[in-house]
Amino acid sequence: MAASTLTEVARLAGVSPATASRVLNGSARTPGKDIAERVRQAADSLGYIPNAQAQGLAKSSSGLIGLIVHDIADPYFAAIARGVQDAAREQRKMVLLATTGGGPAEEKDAVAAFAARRADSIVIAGSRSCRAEDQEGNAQLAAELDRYCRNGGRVAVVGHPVVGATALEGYHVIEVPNQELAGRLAADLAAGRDGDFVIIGGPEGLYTSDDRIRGFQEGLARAGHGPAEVLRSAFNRSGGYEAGLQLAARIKAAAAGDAAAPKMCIFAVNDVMAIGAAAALRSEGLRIPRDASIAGFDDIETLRDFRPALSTVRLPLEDIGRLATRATRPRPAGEDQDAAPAEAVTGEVTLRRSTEAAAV
Amino acid sequence: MAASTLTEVARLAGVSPATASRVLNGSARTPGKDIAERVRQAADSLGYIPNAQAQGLAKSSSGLIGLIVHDIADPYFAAIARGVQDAAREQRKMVLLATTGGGPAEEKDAVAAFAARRADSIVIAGSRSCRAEDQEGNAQLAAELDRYCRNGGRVAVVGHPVVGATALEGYHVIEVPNQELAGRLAADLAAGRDGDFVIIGGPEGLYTSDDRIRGFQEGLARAGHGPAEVLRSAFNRSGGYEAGLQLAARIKAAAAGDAAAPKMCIFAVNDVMAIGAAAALRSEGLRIPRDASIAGFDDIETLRDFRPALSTVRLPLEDIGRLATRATRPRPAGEDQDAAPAEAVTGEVTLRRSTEAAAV
DNA sequence: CTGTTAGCGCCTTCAA
DNA sequence: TTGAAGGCGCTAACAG
Repeated sequence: MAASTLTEVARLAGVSPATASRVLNGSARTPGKDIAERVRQAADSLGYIPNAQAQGLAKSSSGLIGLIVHDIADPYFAAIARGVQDAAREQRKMVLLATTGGGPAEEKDAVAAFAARRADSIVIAGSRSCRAEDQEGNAQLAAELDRYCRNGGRVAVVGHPVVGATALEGYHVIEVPNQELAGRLAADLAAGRDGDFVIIGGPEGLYTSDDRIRGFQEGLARAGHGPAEVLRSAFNRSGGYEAGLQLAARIKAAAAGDAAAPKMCIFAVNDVMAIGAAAALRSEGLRIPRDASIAGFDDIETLRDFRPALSTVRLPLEDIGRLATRATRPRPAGEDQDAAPAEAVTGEVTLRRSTEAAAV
Repeated sequence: MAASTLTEVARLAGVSPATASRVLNGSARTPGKDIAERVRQAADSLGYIPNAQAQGLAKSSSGLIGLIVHDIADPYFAAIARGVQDAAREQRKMVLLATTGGGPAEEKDAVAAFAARRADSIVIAGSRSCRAEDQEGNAQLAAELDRYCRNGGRVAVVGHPVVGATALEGYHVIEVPNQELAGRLAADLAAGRDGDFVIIGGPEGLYTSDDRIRGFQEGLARAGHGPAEVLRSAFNRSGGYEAGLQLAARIKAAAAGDAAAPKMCIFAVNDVMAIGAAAALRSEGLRIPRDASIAGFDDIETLRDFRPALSTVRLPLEDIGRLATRATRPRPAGEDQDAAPAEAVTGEVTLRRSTEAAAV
């Protein structure tokens, strides 16, 4: 037994399908009160639910927003997803979720799938990469997005433009000032500190990671420090953990040689890596901030109760998701198209206990 | 410029739309090799992407799986979502996300929206409630699900059946042994401990919370302890925090009266609440496990690096999501329908530092 | 204000 | 094996 159709409702109400459509779904004005009521009752008694697929086909629009993330269980993406979801509700749309693991090839597939479903817009979160191995994937992704935009789709990318994508109409980028913020973090950290700085970064070629590294180095330079050494590992907790183990060994060696060795200050390019690194140090018997300072980036909500409290850069993740989604909303006629305010995302350096100078 | 259609591809290839359809989308067998190649090339050069809406309309099925959660940014739901996403990929379907904040009324709306989109199946995660205020919402939700199932939809609910839903064909429940596991946790905790037990629970009427409370009390009873006092607060971090503040005051008062007062053991019905409570104790100058023991439930991944490591019950959240999704998969003809193994979810008591007896 | 007539893009009988 | 025809459920133009 399939769901009942508009035609059935119309028949039961003794009107034409067109009329039924007009009263049940938002047409210009609902027809005669009496008729309207009859139709509504018929619909009710039949438990009528409009077929969104058919509506979409007829109107060529789907009320769908596609969201692409690396991993929905990663709190970074989960927070963005919440914002997207929120903005989608405002627009009375539903969100279609695709998780890609980060590869541009999978992202391209996701875009194609969204295009097939005629998603009204697509939000892409997650770091872009310019690694050689991703070159072809990036090109294909760019092409797919291009086509999607050309067909009237709207796209918002969080953080960094898709490599090779042309600046088409309907293509928005929500810039995240990773570099600048990392610079500010470095400056704040460098103030009155003489120890070595070490950066735990993601794989080379990840823009988010690279931008944060670059910014941090600039910040150090401005503060009169030499560049920090950069350790590369996976862009997740276990990457941080592994790098942390290396650093722990180094810290212990230094302490053995010279008890008054200046304290190392570690900057992990995101909170999750920082937590991993901290866990590694701890597992080696080191204490933070006594034996080393550590800072992250993102200010993941779930991690705020972590002790020692993690110094980091607060990013308004949920807002970012919201902004990205809103950026794809077609401006109501009358609103200045170019006036797209491109609302700037800003973050905030948040110094906490994990980088306190006082040796406990 | 709209996306190109199958008809256009057919015309370009000099064949009929029917033939083009057969080669591009999985029909019984792809027609003549030469023809097939021509069609494929035409499709390629036009950048043809099948219109899933139209396909869905024609086949009356959408390739969509609807997922309902309270809040996608909550790591509990995010973990489940990952499992759902994973299973969806196996089935070559996409997932539609709806977040409801936990109200049955919103859940009902979500189900209706999924039904409108002709989602092939729906997975509902998040605690059911039997509070008076939710009564009407529950009834409507049950009715909506009922209708959805009757129209051929398949549903899986995580944890506890929807109140009032009839056991229809296509309606599955993934049972989570909350009660039993909480009992085991209580037993393990009670072994050789003489202090008071206090439970921080969610609002009365939330099945997940109530089951865990009940199980914990039973476990205590079996271990020869009297029932623990139950504090009710919100089912999230701040609920835990507030309850934690109350308990902190009580602990400090007790310590003031009698320095050797037995240590309080707190069971929060989920990890996030436990973390909140721990933060509250800490903010009041208390230390765990020195001044109080604390345990949670779920074993949220992001919280595993929390110190002191939280004793909890590990739930295979991702598997649960996967299982729920698979449960909704139509059994290939030939597979025994009744043989639905209803793969049992099992958890594991995980004692860590937060409940160690040794006063530090 | 209501009903009629065409599609939206695709799939699926059916006949050739 | 291929093509022609009808319909999936709905909306949007046009008549009445």
